[in-house]
Amino acid sequence: MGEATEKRTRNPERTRAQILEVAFKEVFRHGFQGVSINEIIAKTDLTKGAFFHHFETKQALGYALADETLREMVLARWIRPLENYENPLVGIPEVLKKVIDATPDESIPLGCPLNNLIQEMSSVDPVFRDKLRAVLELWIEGVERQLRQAKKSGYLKKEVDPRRLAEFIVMNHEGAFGMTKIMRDRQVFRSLHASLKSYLETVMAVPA
Amino acid sequence: MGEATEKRTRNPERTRAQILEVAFKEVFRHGFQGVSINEIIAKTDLTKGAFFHHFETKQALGYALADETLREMVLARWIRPLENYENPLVGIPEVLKKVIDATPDESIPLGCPLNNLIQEMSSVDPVFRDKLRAVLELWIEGVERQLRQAKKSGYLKKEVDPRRLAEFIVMNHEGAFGMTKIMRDRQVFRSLHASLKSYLETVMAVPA
DNA sequence: GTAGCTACATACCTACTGGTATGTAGGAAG
DNA sequence: CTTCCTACATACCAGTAGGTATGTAGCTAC
Repeated sequence: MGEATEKRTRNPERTRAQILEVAFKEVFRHGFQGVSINEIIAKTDLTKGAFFHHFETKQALGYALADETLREMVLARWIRPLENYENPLVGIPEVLKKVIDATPDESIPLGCPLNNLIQEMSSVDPVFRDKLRAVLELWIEGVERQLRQAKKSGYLKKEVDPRRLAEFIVMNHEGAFGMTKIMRDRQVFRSLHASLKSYLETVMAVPA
Repeated sequence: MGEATEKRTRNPERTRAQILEVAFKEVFRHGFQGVSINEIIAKTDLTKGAFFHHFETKQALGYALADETLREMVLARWIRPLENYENPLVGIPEVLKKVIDATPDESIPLGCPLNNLIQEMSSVDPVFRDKLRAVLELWIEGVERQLRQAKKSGYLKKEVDPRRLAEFIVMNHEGAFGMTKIMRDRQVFRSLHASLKSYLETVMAVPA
């Protein structure tokens, strides 16, 4: 992708970020075990030397993807948008819908990057699993915090356990992506979204 | 695993079945892309010649696992047990609970074989994806049939769409396994099970 | 200017992968 | 008893994987 053999200026952080970005896309498409370092660097203007300068092993790349890329994605796509809603029980399905609508057609069959890696790697590499779990935990706790707040504000029924509901909601997100991935049909997504929404309505506090 | 070099008696179907059985376990542990044919045959008393006699390629093995092993598992674990219940809305969470309780501790972090393969392979190999989708469709349709019956029998609210609910239920099953897989905690399973159960109660018809 | 560390590029290596070529024993058919 | 196809076993191979050894240009400190 470099225009010519220009005088190569240095920028290690940018280089590392570029590797991570390309690697993320490739892993998203082929899975972690299915992608090769050669493929990744081929989609870069870098070489193997650069790769192994920034990442000790292939595993280390995967760990960085979890610790940095996926963590940031969860915050940007799910946690922070939720904070704009007064009532998270309204916000949750709405954010989900927005993410669905913002997902381009060609990404639908790719599923959710986090879920993909969880299903593929968590039984293969325990370190990888712990890092992915930390990301998932971040997500769950973010939702849980909102639900606690909702309870205080009187939007959520008092008998509902926020942690349990948060787990259920996140699981529904992952499950919806996983299901849509194989069915290759946006309609399935909408169907599952509608089901989740109707469920959330049953746990909303009835106004006195 | 052969006792000695006994006079090797022939049994092609048995040989094929043995390969599929071992392969299933290995794929369950390491993923499809993560498992090697060498590993599979090493856990057998067979050789590479036997493997490639029964399966043209590694892909063909994967396809057979979907078409035969996974298909049969869905029927045996989810569809057929459901038929023993008068009311599927009662049967579904009960069957799920039984499967959970019957799952040994060491299998918990391995997740659901079908879901694992779906997330790993459906964006990698379109043929594999179609075969896995067929299995999932079998599951969904099995649940849907029961729900239609339940509607006729007056167990299910009339305004509920059986197909949509079936998709939601199956997605919840896969999601629950996927979530428990990474959290490594049976309690998460029970939590998700309880949430599903409470949801199903909201769609049950109120007795007149 | 230059010493020296960092950020890469190039070439190379070993292990292992899926797959093949070929040989041979089992067993039903004639 | 032989024929012949099937069901394997054995040996081998080319490609590619992750990883390394080594060289060198950019940049900072002095």
